[in-house]
Amino acid sequence: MPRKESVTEEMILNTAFEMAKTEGFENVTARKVSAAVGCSTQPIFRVYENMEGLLVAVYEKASQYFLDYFKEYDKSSLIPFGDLGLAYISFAKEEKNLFKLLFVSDFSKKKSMYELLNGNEGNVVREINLARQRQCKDPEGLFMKMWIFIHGAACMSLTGDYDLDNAQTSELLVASYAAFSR
Amino acid sequence: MPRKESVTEEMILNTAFEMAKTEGFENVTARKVSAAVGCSTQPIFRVYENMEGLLVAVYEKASQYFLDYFKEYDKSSLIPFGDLGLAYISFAKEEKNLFKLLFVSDFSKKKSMYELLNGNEGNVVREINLARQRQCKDPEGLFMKMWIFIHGAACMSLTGDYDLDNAQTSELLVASYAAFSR
DNA sequence: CTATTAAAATAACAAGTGTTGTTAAAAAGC
DNA sequence: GCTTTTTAACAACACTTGTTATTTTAATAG
Repeated sequence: MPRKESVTEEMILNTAFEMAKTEGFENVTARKVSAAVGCSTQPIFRVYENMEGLLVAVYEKASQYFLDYFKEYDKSSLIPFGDLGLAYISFAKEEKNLFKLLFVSDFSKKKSMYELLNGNEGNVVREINLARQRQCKDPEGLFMKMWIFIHGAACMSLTGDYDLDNAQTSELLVASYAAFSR
Repeated sequence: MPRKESVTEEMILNTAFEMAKTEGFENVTARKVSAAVGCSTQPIFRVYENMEGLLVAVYEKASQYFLDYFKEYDKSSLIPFGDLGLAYISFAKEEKNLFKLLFVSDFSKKKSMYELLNGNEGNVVREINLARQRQCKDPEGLFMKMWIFIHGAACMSLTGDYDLDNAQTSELLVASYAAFSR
């Protein structure tokens, strides 16, 4: 009996996510999403209770997108935190809008930075153990220092105050690791 | 002949600045400012051509406020970039809204980070020279590294991912300086 | 073919935004 | 007291936002 749905949750979420990626999270509005999908605002509120629901879903998708980004990222760094850090800074440069959403905006308080980085695969834990294996006395403290530095570079790239390329960034991270780990 | 003005530019700007400080820059709207001043929206548009004009004035006032904050800040650090860095991180913790406006938001691209820090008194130049006096080979490179680290700590405090107090932060900066400057 | 039933579209509401005529008020000079 | 001139207020316009009531549409069961 019922009419077949023509606008699926997947269509809505994918469209909203794409908009967050290209136009920024603050531009994900009911009307803009529906216009991009090619429907009225109604299907959005059939699938999600309200806009907050859709925005949370977009946030979740973004956090998964970051983990996938890291998973696919070239892992050739010689130091602990090198691959994760390089991917993080690259992500900030390439996906400014998503980076802001996940790690800078007020919305980013949904999950802590540690949660977002660690993911289901224990990305952070793995790197800390790697540092421990290398006879580092305080691997957690080293992670903190390294990550403050890495986060600083990523955030500066957002405002145009950091413009080193990946090779230079890689060298910089090696130098910081050397500096912090002795 | 003319009617005496009852709403001055100073009243408007001070009120708008105070709102940016306490409620966030994004909440500085024509109606909210006028409500806080206790007048209609009209006086705002008599004094400023449009809202953009007022917002730029608020930004300028914020940048001066930061420089004054630093000028008044306790200067007892034993290392170059120590006082400036500590003040910067304290400012981020105490004045989150203004810090975001100046150093994180898209509006922050009005002035570069270097411009904002250096001010009219050459705060950055002075510290770089201090580092040079201490036989540092690459004081500009040292500044870059130190500042990436300092900016990282400040930004992490915004999202609740950094919670060291001033004494701990001070130690951390001394340690970073030692690490980076050899 | 019709009745049922869910989906989608239309349109509206209420609240918010910047902005702008028009009107009222007040002060100074004649 | 009257006119002039500036300031301020009121109200409205045109727009955006989330949300929702109502209507239309389409698919299926009988």
